[in-house]
Amino acid sequence: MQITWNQQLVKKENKAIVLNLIMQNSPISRADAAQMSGLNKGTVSSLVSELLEEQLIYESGPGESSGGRRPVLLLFNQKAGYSIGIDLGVNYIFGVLTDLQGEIVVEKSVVNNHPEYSNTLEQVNKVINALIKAAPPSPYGVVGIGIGAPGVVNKEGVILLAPNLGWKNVSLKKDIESTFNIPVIVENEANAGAYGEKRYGVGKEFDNLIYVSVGIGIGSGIILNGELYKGINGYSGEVGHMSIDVNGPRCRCGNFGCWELYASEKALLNKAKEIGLDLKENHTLSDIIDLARNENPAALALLKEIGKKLGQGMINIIHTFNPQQIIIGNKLAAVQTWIAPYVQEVIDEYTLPYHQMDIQVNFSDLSLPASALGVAAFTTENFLKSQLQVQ
Amino acid sequence: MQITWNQQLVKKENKAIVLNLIMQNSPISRADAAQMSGLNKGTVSSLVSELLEEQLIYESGPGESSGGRRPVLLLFNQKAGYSIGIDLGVNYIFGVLTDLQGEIVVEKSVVNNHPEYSNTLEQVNKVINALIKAAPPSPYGVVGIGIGAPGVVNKEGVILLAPNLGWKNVSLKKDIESTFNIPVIVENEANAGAYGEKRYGVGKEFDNLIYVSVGIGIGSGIILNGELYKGINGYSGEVGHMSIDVNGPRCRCGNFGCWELYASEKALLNKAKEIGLDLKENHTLSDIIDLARNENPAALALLKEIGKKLGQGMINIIHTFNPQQIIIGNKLAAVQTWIAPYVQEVIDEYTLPYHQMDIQVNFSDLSLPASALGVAAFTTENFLKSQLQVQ
DNA sequence: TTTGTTTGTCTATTGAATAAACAAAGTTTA
DNA sequence: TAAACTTTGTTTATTCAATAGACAAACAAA
Repeated sequence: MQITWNQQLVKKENKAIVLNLIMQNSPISRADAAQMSGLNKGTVSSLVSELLEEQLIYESGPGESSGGRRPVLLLFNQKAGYSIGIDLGVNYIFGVLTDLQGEIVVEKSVVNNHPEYSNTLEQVNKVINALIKAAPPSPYGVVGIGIGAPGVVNKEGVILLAPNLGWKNVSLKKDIESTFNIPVIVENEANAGAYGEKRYGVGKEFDNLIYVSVGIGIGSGIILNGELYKGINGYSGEVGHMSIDVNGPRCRCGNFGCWELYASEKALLNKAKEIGLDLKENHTLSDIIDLARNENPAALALLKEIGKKLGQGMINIIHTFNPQQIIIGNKLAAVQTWIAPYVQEVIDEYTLPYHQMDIQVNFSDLSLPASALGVAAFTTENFLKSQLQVQ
Repeated sequence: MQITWNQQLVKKENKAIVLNLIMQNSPISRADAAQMSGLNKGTVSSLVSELLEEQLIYESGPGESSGGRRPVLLLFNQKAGYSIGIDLGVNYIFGVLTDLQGEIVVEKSVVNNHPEYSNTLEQVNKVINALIKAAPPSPYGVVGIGIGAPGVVNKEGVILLAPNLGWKNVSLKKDIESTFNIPVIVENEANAGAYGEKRYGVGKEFDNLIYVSVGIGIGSGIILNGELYKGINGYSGEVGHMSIDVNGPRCRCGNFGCWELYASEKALLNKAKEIGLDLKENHTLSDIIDLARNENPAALALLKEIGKKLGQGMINIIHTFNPQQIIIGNKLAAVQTWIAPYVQEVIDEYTLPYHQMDIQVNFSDLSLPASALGVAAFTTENFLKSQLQVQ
């Protein structure tokens, strides 16, 4: 049943609108906030009073006069609290402590070569502890912990299956909440990455974007009309197992010709081995990058092929979603230089004409930990939403 | 800028909630409506008074007492007005006149073997005229006209490209609005069909469903969280040009191995010709159905193959969206008997385990004109929304 | 017949918004 | 330099859509 409206809910929603205005437009005056929101200036004045009392915003020295009295400027108090975001990789754990506006205050990374659950949980707890200790004093403290995990995560935050970690049915959320007594969100890493790019990365300007996470496998996060779309059970975005070659090789999932057999980090490494690239045992993506930097012809040809295959699958996504933007993130963003031209070439040549209009293809900024920032942002938003609840 | 809340908007939204409750739960008492909505019974009483005044609902004979006073029952006045829905086919025009609850009052179909724009416009106008004349007298009259068209339709209702009609850049919406002075909505036929199934068809119980329209080509309508998702320009759902065989034959769109080369009506007819089915010149889907009914082995084998190919593409959709339901509609719903087992077989065998949970595959009910009903529903909803605006 | 229950109407109250008056603090003009 | 005007922010009276609860009507149960 759709929730009905009453005065309490009206006030809460309008207060959230004013707070969001101040967050996005710092510094801003009450008069401007009233003008931009459409709310009466008396209403804005009283809502702002409450936000000041709650220390979510603060006033700063006067602004410039535009002919009359100088305005008092309001700014979002991003240091009112902190969020933790954890990117749970196959062999690493990366964590950030961010303020309420997503600015990274501290980051910590540890290698984790033994991804068994109990060992990983211990490492994660250590990282979280270190970040909590590093948080400056603030009115609200650490308001939430977000975890981006590779694999199938349901809407209750249970990791049902993480093949690359060897996990099944783990309640990481419950385990961390009981340890720290702080709200925890567990989310699929591609979903988290999509949200991180939407909030802080190359996806900032767009409300309809698909983030393609190209790591060992391929996953995707789907932002539609500004919101993360997760499907009925939270399992949307498994585009790595979208078949682009139904007569092709069998995938580990049982289907044939899945996209991630052609265009993932694993595909790249397998192909490198197959064509006998001059590489050592247990070579990595970095080794191929080194070869490419040195203009090794076979390495360049291999990356060209990967770029084309990546582009082919992206065309399917563009035809299905008609998005504003597609972002390529995770490991293969590192080879942007060598694959981007071929990705674009394939898209230019084979995408339906109307679907090519207004579509932007971007690679993730390598310095932006999108997944960690994405889950931290989820926890910050949940905190602010509950904070505005009328007491 | 997000719209702010005030008393006027609060009342409008709550009134819409009450009206929707009455629509979905006819007949219902004020007391039940208050209980179900959470609104105060005095509030419901006053909102109901207005709806009665506006003739959108009516009272009926008393209901059963549950121990005290008998309730007065309220029903939605579906005959308060009428909507027209037009399904614009490649060689036919099919129209329905529905009441405000989508019940078909009159339907009219004409053959149209000359799909040039001016001729088609004339035929469409004739159908609309006939339906308007057939509409019973009512308080609001014909409140809107919806047109479902095959091809690329933008958000302003301009048909940018309809390859199977040979049209480019036609403002059918403006032309009909100027003729009839009634609000007109033009929508892609797959989008319309998805909404028709969601409202009145096999999709009624689901909020996340994908309607795959398998006609000459393949298109899809995407319902996410109860709403039609159209993409940034209105072009989402072009799954017919999702490549499932990148090394396959070239499609008319320029790409390779598109789904609709394997699993559409056109693919079926082409393949029938190719394998030398015992058919006359200009054979149709009906001819193949006749052969299948007579258990012609080649026809049955062909349909089996088509079923498998249909299933293969559907797996990609299931992995991408994690929907509750996929509906197969339009022309190939007619061969459900002969393809459904193979569709299901492929999906059972090759879909990721978690994505198979909670997914339901259905064929459209052939007697339900989903596309026409879908666009009629759009116009009805727009009318009711504007009607509830505070005057 | 009296008492209790349910439904629906009516009235007083609440409070979050708006409209507008007022105050404060600036700039501009005569 | 003082008066007039402008802009920003605060305060107050008003509006009205909701709620709470009293009351009325019409039933069922004891």
